[in-house]
Amino acid sequence: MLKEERQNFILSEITSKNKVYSANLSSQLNVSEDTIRRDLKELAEHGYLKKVHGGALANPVGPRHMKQQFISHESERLKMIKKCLLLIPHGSVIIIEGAESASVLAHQLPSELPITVITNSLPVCTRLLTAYHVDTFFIGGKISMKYQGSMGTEVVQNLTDIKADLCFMVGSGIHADVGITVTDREYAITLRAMMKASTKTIFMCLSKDVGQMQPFRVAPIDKISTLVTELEATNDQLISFREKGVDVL
Amino acid sequence: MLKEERQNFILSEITSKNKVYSANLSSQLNVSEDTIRRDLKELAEHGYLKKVHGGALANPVGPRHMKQQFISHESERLKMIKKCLLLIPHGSVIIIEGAESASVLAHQLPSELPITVITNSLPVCTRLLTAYHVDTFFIGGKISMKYQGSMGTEVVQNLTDIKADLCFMVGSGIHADVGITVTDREYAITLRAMMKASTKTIFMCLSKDVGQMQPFRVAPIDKISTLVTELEATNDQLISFREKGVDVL
DNA sequence: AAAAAATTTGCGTGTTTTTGCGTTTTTATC
DNA sequence: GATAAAAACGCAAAAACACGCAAATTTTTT
Repeated sequence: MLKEERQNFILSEITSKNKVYSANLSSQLNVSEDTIRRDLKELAEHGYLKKVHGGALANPVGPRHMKQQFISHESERLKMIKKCLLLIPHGSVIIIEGAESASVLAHQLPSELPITVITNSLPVCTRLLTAYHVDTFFIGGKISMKYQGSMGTEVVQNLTDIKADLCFMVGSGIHADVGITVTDREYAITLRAMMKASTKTIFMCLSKDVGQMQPFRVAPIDKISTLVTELEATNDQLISFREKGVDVL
Repeated sequence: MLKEERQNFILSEITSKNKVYSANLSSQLNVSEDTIRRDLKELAEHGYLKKVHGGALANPVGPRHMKQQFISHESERLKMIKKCLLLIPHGSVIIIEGAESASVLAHQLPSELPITVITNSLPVCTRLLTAYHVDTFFIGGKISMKYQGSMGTEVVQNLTDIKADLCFMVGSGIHADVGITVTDREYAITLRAMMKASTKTIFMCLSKDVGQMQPFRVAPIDKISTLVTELEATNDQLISFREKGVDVL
């Protein structure tokens, strides 16, 4: 039996019974408990279930509220996000923006780190519902289906009363000369307001999007404090950003 | 039985009965009282309940995050909600509040009915993400784990700029003399602001909660336009409300 | 098709978590 | 203050877990 088959079986058990025991799975699937534990660990890291002593439980904020969507480039994103986590000081106030990577980031926040998270992203907010060490604020406004979060003038308005330490942004377009660009005017305006509302901006971007340009500009490159990708900081692709004075991680 | 499961059971007991006895739990769950005590201690440390001599009490404030995954009384809720759907005019602006019933309501909204929904509930908002005929606004503010939505002063503030046609509220306490009551002060304030922001208020309530009283009052009974339960409107349990001039459906 | 590389798996070892029990201390009630 | 119930404490056994390593398996390359 293939690893993926096995994990699918576990997931189906979880959805139907809401819980699984490592010992049961081990005998049902004819593999050692170690293997089961490793499976559960893996599935838990991706947010498909909650691992507990002795087995696993259905994720309280899982499919019921948020349809579990496939996250592309998951391993690259994870690599990128691990670097971001180190940038968050104890007790800080951070803005988290975006859907896919952002919700992974929210999920990976270390559980001993008390912080305040401000977000306009529904996936992020939902993920943080069970994080009792995090104070979560949602920035109200018109909900955009595309971005799965609030967007537009109300958001910009509400942001004027906020001053955060860090702003984590996920983008599909960053270029050393042009700066940060996105596909949507309203989105650009919202992001700009977020940058303004925080002391530092950390821009996350998968290497496939580095060097890309989109029609609407959010900000020039010098407004970014740090650029984080899944690549090594020394990678050739990132030299031009480093030269512009951006911290590259 | 997993430790986590056990604690979830305790939490559900606490939410429904407002108190638990260690001795009872011990026999119900077939574990020693020591284990129960340790569970209660742990849950109390996270603020889910208040430990007292002999057992534990519900914590009026504090997280008490919704670990329960199942929507209880699903068929009754559906019955109640079907009646509510008929009250929504084409093109209207409605406020939807609450977690369990509210998200079911959001899900059941007929797909040919273009409306604007204003909500502070994450489950509602997430459900509406895929509803193309609905304009969704989320009222920003501090996110409460317990209610799975925003709550508090920011919400009240943001509501002052809003005027909706209908407000759908789901409550656990309605009494013909006392009015609408809830278990939490902040929740009460938020609900009051919502009522104020809309022309009519429709109160949804399962029959098990009719006649119940909670510590914090939201509004007297005459502020309610319509009361909807899963019962027939002619049911004896509802006479007193009808006499007070409330539309009962 | 064979070889090499990478991944996955099972097992031994030591560690941590969980649980129940006896003992002592604290608490509520009369 | 006496008394009984409940709680706290320490301890020990069992179960679950983490880690490293080598064997087995799968995937990729030649």
